Amino acid sequence: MFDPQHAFVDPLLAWYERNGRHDLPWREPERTPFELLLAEILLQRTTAEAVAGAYRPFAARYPTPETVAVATTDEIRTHVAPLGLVKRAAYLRRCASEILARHSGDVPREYPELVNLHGVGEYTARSVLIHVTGLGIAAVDTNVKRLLSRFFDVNPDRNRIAVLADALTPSTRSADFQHAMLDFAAEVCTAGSPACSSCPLRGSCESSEEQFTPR
DNA sequence: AAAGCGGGGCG
DNA sequence: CGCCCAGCTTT
Repeated sequence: MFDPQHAFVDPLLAWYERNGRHDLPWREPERTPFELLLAEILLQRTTAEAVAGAYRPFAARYPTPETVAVATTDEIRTHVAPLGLVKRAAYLRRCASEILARHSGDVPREYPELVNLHGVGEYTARSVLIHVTGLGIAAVDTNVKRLLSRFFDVNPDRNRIAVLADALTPSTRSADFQHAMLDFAAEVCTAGSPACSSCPLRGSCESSEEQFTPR
């Protein structure tokens, strides 16, 4: 009977402190909730590397809901186009308008109101809560789903993974833990050919072929 | 429940 | 060339 805290959470956080992507611009602590929400929408089905290259000018051009709402969709589209999923330009504009109309220009701090914003689904709403309010929950994206389903050898059912991820999350370090899962899955437990042979969680991973290797 | 969106990176 | 990426809206 193994302890997931000792086998997974602690070593993952240790890996993250040394190897995490601590330079991603939207992780800067002075980022506003709206700047964070912008990043989350740009990151949907888009590599962090790609967003990292476009984020600073984007956030500087659209620092508030007002600046997005008064911009034309075409102008926003020129910024989103290099990232793909260009419909997000319209999502962003409508989302900003909704924040102005419903929430006086402030990003809401409650899940039901967040998830009702255009372009904001369960993942994005949870991520905003984690970063803005420090709520001790997890947000399940493609990385978290892959990492947890492999390590714990469970069916990658979204709801199952969500329950597991929430249970694993350290209540006072949810943002660090979220970043740790994302970075680890993107750099070690990758989709195509994971680096199992050099994985620091190898010994406890239920998907590892070497877990029973003697000596 | 399934389709559609999308450019860019990588093997 | 095919697969994948901090998902979500629409049908």
